[in-house]
Amino acid sequence: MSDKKRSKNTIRDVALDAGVSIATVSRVVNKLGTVSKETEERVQQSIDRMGFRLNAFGRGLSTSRSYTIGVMIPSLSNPVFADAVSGITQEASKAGYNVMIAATDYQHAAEISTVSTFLERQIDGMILTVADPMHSDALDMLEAAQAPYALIYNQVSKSDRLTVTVDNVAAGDAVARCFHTQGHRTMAMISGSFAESDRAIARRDGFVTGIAALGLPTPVIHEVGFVNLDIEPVLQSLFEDQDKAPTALFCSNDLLAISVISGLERRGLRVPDDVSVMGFDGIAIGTHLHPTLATVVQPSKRMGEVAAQCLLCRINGEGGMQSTLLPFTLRLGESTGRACKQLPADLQTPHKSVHRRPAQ
Amino acid sequence: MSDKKRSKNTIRDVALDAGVSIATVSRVVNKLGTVSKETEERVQQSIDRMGFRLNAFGRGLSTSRSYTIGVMIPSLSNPVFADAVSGITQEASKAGYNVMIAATDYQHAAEISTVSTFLERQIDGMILTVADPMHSDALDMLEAAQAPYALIYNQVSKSDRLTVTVDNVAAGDAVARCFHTQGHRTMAMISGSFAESDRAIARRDGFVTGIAALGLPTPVIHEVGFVNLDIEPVLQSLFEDQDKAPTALFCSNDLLAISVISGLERRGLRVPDDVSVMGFDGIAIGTHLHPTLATVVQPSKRMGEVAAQCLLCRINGEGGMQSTLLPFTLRLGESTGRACKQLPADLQTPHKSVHRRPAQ
DNA sequence: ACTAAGAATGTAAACGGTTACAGCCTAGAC
DNA sequence: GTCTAGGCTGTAACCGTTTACATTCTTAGT
Repeated sequence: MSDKKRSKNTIRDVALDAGVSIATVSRVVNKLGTVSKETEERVQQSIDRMGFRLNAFGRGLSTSRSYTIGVMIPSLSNPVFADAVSGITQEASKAGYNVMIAATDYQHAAEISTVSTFLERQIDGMILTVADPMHSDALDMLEAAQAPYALIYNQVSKSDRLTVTVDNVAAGDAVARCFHTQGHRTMAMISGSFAESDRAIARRDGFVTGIAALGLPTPVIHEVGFVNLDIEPVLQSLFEDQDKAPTALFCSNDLLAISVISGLERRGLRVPDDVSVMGFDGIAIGTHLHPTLATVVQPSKRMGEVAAQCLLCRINGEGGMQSTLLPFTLRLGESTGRACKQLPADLQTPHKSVHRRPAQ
Repeated sequence: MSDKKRSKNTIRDVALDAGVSIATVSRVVNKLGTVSKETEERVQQSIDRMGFRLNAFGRGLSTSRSYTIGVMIPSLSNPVFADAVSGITQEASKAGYNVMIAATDYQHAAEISTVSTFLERQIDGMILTVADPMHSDALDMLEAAQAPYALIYNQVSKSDRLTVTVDNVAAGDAVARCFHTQGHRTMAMISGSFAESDRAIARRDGFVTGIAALGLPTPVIHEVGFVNLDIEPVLQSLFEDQDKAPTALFCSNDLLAISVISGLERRGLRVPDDVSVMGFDGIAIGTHLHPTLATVVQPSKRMGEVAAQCLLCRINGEGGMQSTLLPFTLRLGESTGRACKQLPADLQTPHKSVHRRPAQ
């Protein structure tokens, strides 16, 4: 008991203790090859008594397998990513893999250094979300090192980079048509910085072309940073001219939408009576807000699971894994509603001139 | 370029390419020992050209350091833990460490197996939250292996196990007094399962003794599971007898509080007009809810940072690290308010008898 | 009784680094 | 010119596994 920790506890010590060779101990531990019943028992007893545990360094060195997958995401504070990671760790641990995690905080430079240290650590594969999957040094490095990987959330169009996500373009279009159905004619979008998020670009593209297809005027698009999202000036600019003000706002993610709703209320605008707001992601908390958050729901945890399964297949040399588009759903919530301002707005113009006439 | 990936890319290959010994390459890579300017340059060129990267297995095997810390938490889906992990990864990466993560999903058995594989992987230390820090096989194993660790969220009283948390007992007491100040006299608590959460126990203890100190009757305490929190029967039992129904509810965590508020509203009870609700954790989203969530705020990210710093000190053999109690704050929100039901309730009893008399 | 197959076990060479130690060389001190 | 200190570099042992191959021992088949 007392010398349990004193002994070095290597496979050699166990072998010595059990009176066998290290090869035999290895066979017992890995349940590989043939070992007689009695020997196995004796070795197992030594292992238990000494509290022996295989050293992953030694094992990794000879097998070149780490049973570790690296995960790189922009941030852990956004539940949408935390949920995906949750799905990943679950699937990984089922398969005997561990997960190493790193957040980039939306910093470009962090991507390359993270991938670099992950490779150094001999991860068997990676699941990641990058800023721009079409031009990514991080992915180039991964490919040069021939390390299997799977993207999540990233929208990859004309590239064979494997990704698991939803169709962000179609989702953007769906939002446009949803707003249209509700009677909205003047829409706008507030998005996280396009430089840090290709999926935001895809959502915008779908939204813009969807609106164009409906024969409506091009919407105003505003960008805000991911880290310190300063939406006040954006709202100021959107709503300073009441005639041109949108009646529907599409936000590129739920956290942003929540901040926007707060900002709108601070300005005395009611949601959805004055402005409808739709988010993106479908974070769980949205259903508990008042008004409940209308949003495009991505199956985040499922995305993590699927990506992990894909990656594990690739790691095990099983080919034929394809990029997957998981279905998104529109979750209608109280934050959107029929555009009631629209009709009065059409009538407001003559009204206003009436107001002006006396002043003339 | 084409054979960049073909070559084996070990320190030996670099040595060969640069015409030096492997020891010299090692010196260059680690910036250790003495190497002449010209040699260093030549070696560096080889390294760059070949895209060489040190193999962590080899290095780890000879140094017995992994520069990895393990993190084990109950769940990643609860922002309170995700925030702590965020603080941990941030501090760890500053110090050149990577983070391996695992969630137990509140399963006891997962604790021991996680710690076991982390030890096998030669983590330099661990940060974790366990169900019961006073009787934990996982912690015993960690100590037997002499692996440095730091607890977070866990409330350790009479033990020298190092933890970084808030004073949950004092917080529970603060909640009791806050409710009391607001005029509440009948309080209750809904808590996550005590078997999975020592901090829930501490919060309850503080709450119960606080209430006793105020000379009020012992509150009713209800437990719900962490995984599928079925609060309907709990609310049913709490509010079926309108006379004994509490006017203030303390929930052991924010996610639970949010569900409880939904449940109350579903039963036609208004928050805070009929019932005040206070949560625990201070997750960011709480301030955007309507009613905004009153809660005890823990500095989660900071807790992660402090725990990481503590752990790193321990890993580097610096002694004298003590358990730390970080300050909590009461964030008042719209989900609590003055108890207005109390007086009418006293008058309701005769009213009821009036109703009954005609029936007699 | 002889052989061959196959079960049980051991030997030793990788795997890719670090680092103690030794050796060489140069320059400055005497 | 000799001596010595110190800068620079190489040699080789070691870290803890896996695994191909060799060896020994049974046992069933003939």
